[in-house]
Amino acid sequence: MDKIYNHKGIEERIYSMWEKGGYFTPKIDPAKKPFTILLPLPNANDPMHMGHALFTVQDILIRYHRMKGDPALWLPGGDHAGIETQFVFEKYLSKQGKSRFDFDRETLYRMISEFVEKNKNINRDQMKRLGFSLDWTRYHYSLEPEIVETVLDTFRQLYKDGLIYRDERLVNYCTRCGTGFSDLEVKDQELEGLLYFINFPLLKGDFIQIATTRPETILGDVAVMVNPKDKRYKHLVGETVILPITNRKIPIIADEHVDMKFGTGAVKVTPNHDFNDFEIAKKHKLYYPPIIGFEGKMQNTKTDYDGLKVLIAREKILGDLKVKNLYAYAKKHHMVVKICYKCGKTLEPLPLPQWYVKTKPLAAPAIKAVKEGKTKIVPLKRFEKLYFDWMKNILDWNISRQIVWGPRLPVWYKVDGNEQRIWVSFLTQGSVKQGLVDQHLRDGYSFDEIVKGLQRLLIPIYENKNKQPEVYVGKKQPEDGLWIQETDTFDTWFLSSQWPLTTLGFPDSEDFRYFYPTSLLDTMWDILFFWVARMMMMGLYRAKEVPFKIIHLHCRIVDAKGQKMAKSRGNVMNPIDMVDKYGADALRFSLIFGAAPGSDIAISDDKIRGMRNFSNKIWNVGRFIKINIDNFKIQNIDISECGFKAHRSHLQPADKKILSQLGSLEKAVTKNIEGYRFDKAAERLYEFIWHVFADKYIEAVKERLKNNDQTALSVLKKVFDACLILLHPFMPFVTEEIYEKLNSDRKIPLIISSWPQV
RNA sequence: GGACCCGUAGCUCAACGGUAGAGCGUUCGGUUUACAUCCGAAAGGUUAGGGGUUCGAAACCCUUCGGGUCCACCA
Repeated sequence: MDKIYNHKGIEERIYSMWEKGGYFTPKIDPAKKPFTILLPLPNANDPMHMGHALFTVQDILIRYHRMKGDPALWLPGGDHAGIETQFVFEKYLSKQGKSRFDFDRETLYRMISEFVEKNKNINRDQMKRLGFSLDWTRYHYSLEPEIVETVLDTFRQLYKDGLIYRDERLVNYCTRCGTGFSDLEVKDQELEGLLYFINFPLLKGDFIQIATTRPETILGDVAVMVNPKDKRYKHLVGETVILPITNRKIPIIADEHVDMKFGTGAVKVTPNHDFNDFEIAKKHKLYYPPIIGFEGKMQNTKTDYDGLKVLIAREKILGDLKVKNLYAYAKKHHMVVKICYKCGKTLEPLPLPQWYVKTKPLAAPAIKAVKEGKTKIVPLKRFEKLYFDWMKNILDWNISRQIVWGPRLPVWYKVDGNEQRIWVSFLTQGSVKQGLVDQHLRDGYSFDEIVKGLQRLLIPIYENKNKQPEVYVGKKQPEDGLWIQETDTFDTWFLSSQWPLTTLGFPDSEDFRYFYPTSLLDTMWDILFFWVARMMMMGLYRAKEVPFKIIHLHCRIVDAKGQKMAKSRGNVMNPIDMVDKYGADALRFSLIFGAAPGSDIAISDDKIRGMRNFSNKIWNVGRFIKINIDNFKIQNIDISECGFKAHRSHLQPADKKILSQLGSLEKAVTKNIEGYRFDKAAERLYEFIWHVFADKYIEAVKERLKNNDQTALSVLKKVFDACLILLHPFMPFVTEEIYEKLNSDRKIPLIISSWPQV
């Protein structure tokens, strides 16, 4: 044995020994209760980050249960990660001077698919480097046909149950990414902006001054609004305003919604580009077409503003207002804009027909399940409160995304008779054609050509149901006449919300019957709403049973200064670099050690190095025992099994003491793992092995070993073996390696050795 | 605007009603062959401030200050 533990080479050899031995694959045994964890599926084409390394918690639980003899399944998978992946791919495309508009849907989809295939294994290999005992034979990818089929089936089921509907509402839309988002996916950005004060002329003469942060939307206004209690404006309600620039005449209306203290107390109303205004305009039945399009350019204004980008239009309009002497002044204004969580561009509220899931009926059972304790949230009660608050105030879920990377909604619209109601853009002979189907057909394109090159379709929602093209939701396109499939794809979370079902082979498979509901889900709290809450809803909806019994929320990893790791801060630490440098065991242990539940987990090079020193300490304790076994002058004693028993009567006080301390350690470690206090378990092990066993007991026993005291050697060996077992879930590599060296006669590797009975 | 969390050793955090601890860092002393990736020792805390409850408070309550998070709104 080397003087120093060198993890390189050893880790690889040990991992492949485990994998080849099939120890990660549990045997289904109806007589035993399984222990199951689903790996929160990482983005299949994303390399691992420190957050993923925290899945160590799951490995600890899995290894612990495996050693206890439970059929322990830790199920890995990869996510196609819709918008995330398409965004990465588009960046890659743009490096080659291309964009998504250069391809029809099918081609683009195929290209992204190949791109993901190429990168899929990176993440998998990295998980192995951490020593994760995942059952790779059960690996699933979120776009496997069987999985997608189940997901589509859920959609059809929801539709049948009246829990899916299509509606045209304002959606936060990213004009760069070309898609709308659900409310959850929107990020806020604070900035110092300007509040502009503008005079709107009144038809009867004089003017009313309004305040706005978005002067360009004047082009789409339908009213000026004041508070009915506002004495300053009471006499103006009902009057007519001549909208600057376009000279359109709009009314002054009164609504409680207006805050009299803000700005001038008079607000312009732009129905299609502001969430409140949208509601107000609906209430007052005021209509004007959207003046900003999906490319972020002005439209429908019938002025030379059409075609200008929003910010350019804003500058131009301010100039024009100044010329007309209607611009009063601007003042600094602290404001918050909504930005795309992916690319950071300011989102544009735009009216868009989208598919929604009615969430209230799904949330009710999910609330009940947690209330009744069918699913428990640990470690902190406060997350339970967060869960209830969100579930109770849940909004309907927009599941439409205008991207290609994901399964399309299994929805078809009838084309016959609706040629003038369906707008499509499609690619043909290298150029994009946009317009109504009717127009394309008259331009001489065949319907097949349109479908083949289809990029996107848009069908408004008509108040008059007779005008609405017939919708078909089913397994495949109806055979009578011409139909066109919805171009929207599913929100990624719609797929991942069903992961516990799909990955286990719902609706019917041996795995599903045996492993569902899973034992525990471990994840960070930031996706509690995105993912965990939705898995609860979908699991209960489809399987009538909760998807997991425990939700274990771990915390954020921060750097040594307590700062969040971010590329922009330059403090991102790559877990694989740390594994290379200090070993997987060291990294794993440093993520657990000192990581109290509910507080951030601070990690630094220094800390990992400290834990590497611990793995080396263990190595050297093993080395010391091995040297003594090899040099032992009394031959023919069986150290591995009987040595200890044979000499029980010869135990000295020091031996008895260490054995009793070991007993307490076994109890404490077991109790702390069961109570999800991995930090405490790790600290006890560290303290015992290093400062009790090594520093005290070994030092005390050295003289006896020189005198060939069998009892001393037996106790030494016994205590250390027990330590290796207890430590194995935390530091699997070094413990397995030493165990093998000390027990070369044994057939059973440490990974499946028995956990002590306590 | 609503809710929540955290202020304890230089740093990161424990202790959750009963003598304030650990890791890392710092200082001093050690090459007695398992380990210098080591061993031994030391320094370092009116537990953010104030008030209250209690025989006893870092812990429970009130309050001030400081740091952070989530949700809603933001014309």
